[in-house]
This record gives sequence, structure tokens and C-alpha cells, in this order.
Amino acid sequence: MHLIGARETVRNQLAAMRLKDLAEHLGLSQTTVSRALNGYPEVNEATRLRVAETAERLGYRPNASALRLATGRSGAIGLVLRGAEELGPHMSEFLAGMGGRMATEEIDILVTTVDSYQDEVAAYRRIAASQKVDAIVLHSPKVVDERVKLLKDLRIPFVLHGRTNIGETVAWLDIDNTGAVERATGHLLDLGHRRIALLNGIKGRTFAEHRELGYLAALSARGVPFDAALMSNSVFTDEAGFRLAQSMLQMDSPPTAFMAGSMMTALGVFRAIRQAGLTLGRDVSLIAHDDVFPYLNADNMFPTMSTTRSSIRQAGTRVAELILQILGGKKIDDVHELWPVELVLRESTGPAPQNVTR
Amino acid sequence: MHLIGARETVRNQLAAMRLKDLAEHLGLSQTTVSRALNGYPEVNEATRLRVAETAERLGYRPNASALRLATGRSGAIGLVLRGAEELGPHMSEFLAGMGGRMATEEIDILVTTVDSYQDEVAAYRRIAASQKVDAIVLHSPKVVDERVKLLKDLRIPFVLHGRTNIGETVAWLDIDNTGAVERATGHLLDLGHRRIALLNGIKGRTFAEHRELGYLAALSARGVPFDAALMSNSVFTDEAGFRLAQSMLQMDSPPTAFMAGSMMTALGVFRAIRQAGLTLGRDVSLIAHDDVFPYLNADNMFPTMSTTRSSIRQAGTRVAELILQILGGKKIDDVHELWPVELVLRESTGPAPQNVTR
DNA sequence: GAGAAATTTGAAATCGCTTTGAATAGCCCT
DNA sequence: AGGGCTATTCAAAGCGATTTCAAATTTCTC
Repeated sequence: MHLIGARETVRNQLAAMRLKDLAEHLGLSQTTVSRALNGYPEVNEATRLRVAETAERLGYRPNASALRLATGRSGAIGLVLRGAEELGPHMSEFLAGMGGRMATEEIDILVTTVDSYQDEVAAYRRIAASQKVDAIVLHSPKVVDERVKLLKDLRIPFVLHGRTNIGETVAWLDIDNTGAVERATGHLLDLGHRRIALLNGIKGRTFAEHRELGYLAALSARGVPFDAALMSNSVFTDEAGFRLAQSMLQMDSPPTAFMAGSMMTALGVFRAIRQAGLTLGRDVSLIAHDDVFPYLNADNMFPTMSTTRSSIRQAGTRVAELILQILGGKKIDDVHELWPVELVLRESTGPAPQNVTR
Repeated sequence: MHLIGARETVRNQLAAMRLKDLAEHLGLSQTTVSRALNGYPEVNEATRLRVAETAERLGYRPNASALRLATGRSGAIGLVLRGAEELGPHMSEFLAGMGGRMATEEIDILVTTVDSYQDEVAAYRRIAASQKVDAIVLHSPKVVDERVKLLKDLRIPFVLHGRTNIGETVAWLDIDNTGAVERATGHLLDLGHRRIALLNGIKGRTFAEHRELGYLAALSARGVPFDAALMSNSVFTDEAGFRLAQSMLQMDSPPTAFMAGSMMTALGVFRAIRQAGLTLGRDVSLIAHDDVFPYLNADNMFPTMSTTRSSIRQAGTRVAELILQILGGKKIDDVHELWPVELVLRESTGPAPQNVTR
């Protein structure tokens, strides 16, 4: 019993080491240890070395909550997802990109899932009021997205992945959906296609509207009238792609080419074409938008798939970078990036078939 | 100037409201307000009502960091992902399930991405030392997984999604991979198939080993010898499925049936079968494991796909629940769940073709 | 070698919450 | 009226870090 010094409280061996413990261990004040660890200049180099070495050896890490309380920064950035719809392959790729960049800064990503738009608004309010995150990634914007206003009112820094027309300055990163689809559609038109189907994303989402703009622009540039029956809006699933393509192929005057909004959609279209007894790349052409999923490679398809390509993972990485810049003080007026989209032609596109009689 | 009371410090309007502000506003002490908000019994019901109403009206939310520091609980659970490989469709479904359950408890999910196993270990140490999370979800275990030991040493509660043979008691939830594959393989054997390919997951992962066990058990039960050339291990991608199925179909004695480890794999197999000029469900049979992705429905395929089915999203929800139970004091010895897997027969399976001469 | 300047360290305040222990007020009894 | 309870409320002490301000020590400068 008396072997244990009474002056010093004996902490549970299992409890994590605190700054105080480390300081006592070193015979220094908490102040000095803290400074040494955080690279302040006013600490003796020999001391700093000793502190760093001991901290490392003892596995000391500042308590995250205490650090956050003291500094006011939470060391995390928030991502609110509408569980069912949004946490799909696109988001996980984006997340992977973001995570990669944030990991090097020891910043975590706080994922909150919600069920409805109302819940989403509530979640933002909650996150803001409780100061859980330093910034937010806003995504999947609608053409007019009130969430932007909300976040601005809440005074929480954020970067928008996509664009919106809300008349407020926001930091954003987006890909040139209009240009991509315009070019792809133009290419199909040049190949002689006149009936081109557009399997677009959910109505109201900015990217979907942008794609529609590009589609219409290409048609109108070549004086080809558009047919609303060839334009559809839905989620990007294999199933929707199949269903839509199937019904369009049964039209009196079916499309000879498809523009699929995602690789998932393309898989369904693919299937519908085959089921109709047609051959992709000969009877029917297909260009899909490729967000570059590592597990679904356009080059490895049969036939290989022509795509408009833009890595959503890279976008995630860059958005993370932009957030760091903003947290570092950069003005959001200067944070706008529009990424070009490649058009990669492969085997799924070919000249329009001559005898349209089927 | 003198209109502003000098006694009370004027806080920036923009700064979030603190408990102190709320208390002053109410003319009560922080203690009472805190208690009222947290449902302690020793506070007058009228007071509680008034506090609750005012807090709500003013949008007060306790500062997360302060709350965490004071209570010692972080209100978050951790998920470490090896970015590139792991953050795919499976994980995002699992995450969606977890998130749904955690959201109702106002618990967040802290996602950390890492690049290597070493980084992963470092990440766990960091997370533990900085007390960022109350618990961890450990996933994708290997047959012998040292991460279990690490987390136990770190004394951080966790639930394992899957199983491992490390000789330590851990809380886990897993699906009956062995049983599922055994039954599916048995069914194919009953249909007369003798050359059945197994496109399994990555070697060393417990679930892959379990599936192999089931496969071998079914074969041996019917006295059918196994052929190592029909067993493969790889990631669950469309591409790998295609490549493996394609090469197997070119064997002298090709398989007449495939067991695909995931829907992604199945898509590739599907393609290889078609490319070989064969018809799925007639010339070749296919059973895929279906984790139930909302965007890839076995029922909507053509032909519809026979599957072993188990919702990974539900698993996520349940794992979240188990974590909550453990944090609530439940002994980990009592937390083990083995979920049965359905075998759903659809059109992609049929009797083995009679004339094997091709 | 004395005083000024620079370097290095430390005590204590602070961040915003919870919680312990004490104080006050109200009520019932005898 | 005073003692004993119970019901409420509050002041102050943590939680574990950072940071301000002051003190102690060393190094210059002349």
C-alpha cells in the first residue's frame, strides 16, 4: 500500500493519457508540453524533442473533445445523405475521394443520414447549432435549392458539388454536363442518328437540367426537332434504364441511339437492346455517362462502351481540397470550378442503321 | 451607446447560443436549465416547460464538443475504410442501414479512410487515443484478424460484421455464408450440374472461406469431386466476373453453372455467357449472391436471376442496434447473430444441358 | 559586470457543458 | 413557533485541451 506515492493520484491504467499526465511524466508544465507538441516557436529545441519522443512512446493523443472545445474547431466536415436514394455508388465514390484528401489532414467526415427533406433541414440546423463540423459538403442540388440559403443563414462554410441558381455566391465545383451532352449528342447526330433518346436524371436536379440543355442545343444546332417521348427523367438504376429503353424500343419510330445518364442506367439499356434482339453498336448506339467506378469499367464491356467521362472520385478529392482552402480563409467568390468532360468513343457507337424499317 | 446594458457582455449576434445565454435569458442558473433539458427529476415541471419552450424557440443546442468533454461520451461511432477497395456498393448499403438506426439516436458516423493496413492500424490507435468515438464497427474480417486483438487492447467497444477465429470473445453479426452456398450448390447439383464454378471473394476473408466450405460440403455430400480450376478468388466487380467466366467457358470441359459472389460479379458472368453465344438459364445456370442493392434488382433482370439473398442494409441497421446495446451495458458474450440466407430461384437456373458436346 | 533584450517556462483563465454538494423555500407536524 | 422533510435552485468544481500574461532564466551589449 505505502509503496504507492500518496501525493500523486493514481489514475486507472486503462484510462487514456492526458496532457497533464504527460506533463507530470516529463516534469514540465502543460503549457510547455502543449506548445512543444503544436510546434510553437518559443520552446527549446531540446525540450521539444524530448516531449515529442515521450509523447510518441507513450502514445499520447490529445482528447478530441477537449481540443475541439478549446480551439473552437471540430476537425470534421459534414455530409448529410438521404439514406435510401443518395448513399449509392456515386456517393460512395465521391466519399472515397473526399476521405482520401481529408485523411492526410486528420479531418474526419461526419455522415448523417436522413429520410426526408424536412429531416435534412433539421439535420443541418442541428449540426450547425451543435457545432459538430467546421464545414459541410452540399450535394445533389436542385436548380433552385433553398438549402443554400439555409446554410448561409446558419453561417456554416460549405462547398456545393454541382450548381444552383439561387442568386447567392457559393463555392462550387461542377462538371460541364451541358457541354458533355451537347458534344455526345452532336456526335450521334453526325453519325446520322435522328432519333436519340435521353435517359436523364431526376427532374429538377441541376445536372439533369444542364444535360437536357446540352441535348436540346445539339439538336437545335443541326435543325433536328426534339421529341419529348424520347426524353425521360428517373433515377440512375439498372432497372429504370431497362424499363425506359424497353418501352422506347417498342415505339413506332424507335430511337437508334441512347444517351444513358450513368453506367447503371447503361447496363439496363444494354439489356433491353439485347432482349429486343438488336445488336449494340450496329443496330443501336449508346453513349453513357461514366463517373468512373472501379468495379464497372467501360473498356471491359462487350462491346466496349462509348462514354462521357468524369471521375466523381477526383471531384470528391478536389471538393475536400476546396473546403480546406475555404477554412484556410480563401474567399468563396474565388472558389468555382467547372470541369470539362471527356468524350471517349468506343464500340457501342456506330453510324445510324440505313433501313429504318424494322 | 448607453442604451446597451453594461453589466451584461454583448455577445456577437452570430455566435451560437450557449447554455449560459439561455440561462440568463430565462433568469435561471445553468444548472437548472441543463437539468430541465436533460430530464432530471428534481426540476419543477412548470420551469421545465418554460425552459424547453424557450430553448426550442431560440434554437438552442448544446455545443457538441463541450457536451462530449463533460460527459465523456463522444456521440459518434467509427468506421474505418480502406478507401479504394472498401468504399463500394456493399459498404454504402451497409452504411445506409447503420445511418438510419443511428440517426434516431442522434449519433453520428465518423468515416475515416485509409490506404493500407498499416494506416488502418494507425487510424484505430489514433481514434482510440483521441477518444473520438464511443464504439467501432469492424468489418471485412480475415479468418485470423489481428485487428480484433488491437481493438481489444485499445479497450474500445466494437461489433464485428462477419466472423474471425482469433480466439477472443467478440460481438458479431454474420450471415450464414456456408449454409447459403451449400444449399445453392446442392440445388445446382440436383439439377444435374456437375461442373459448377465458384467465383468467390478475396482469399483469406472469412466470408470467402465460409462460402468455399459450403461449396465443398455440397459437392462431397453428393460424391462429386471438386476441381480447383473451377474455384477462383477475386474482388466483386463486373470486370473480374467477366474475365473469370470467359476463361472458364473456354476450358475443355467448361462449367455448366456458376455461383457468383455478388451481383456485380454476376453481371460480368452474364456478359461472358452471352459473348460465348450461350443462353443463360438454358445452356448455363447462374446463382448470384444478392446483397439487395436497390439499384440492381435480381427480379428485373433478363432472365431474372436466381440468388442467395441477404440484405446488407438490414445488417447495417442491426449492427447499429447491437452497438447501442453494448454501449448500454450488454455483455458482448451475448451478442452473436448468425442470419440465415434465402435461396430465391428464378430463371437463371435450369437443368444441366444433356449433350455436353459443344 | 550591470542592465536590456531575448529565450524559455509556468500559473491560471478559458472554451461550454454536466454534476456535486450546499443553500433556500415551502410544507407538515407537534 | 420551531424542527424536520421535501422540493427546487444555485455556485462552483470538474472534463482536457489551448492560450494569455507574467515570471524566470539566459544571452547580449556596452
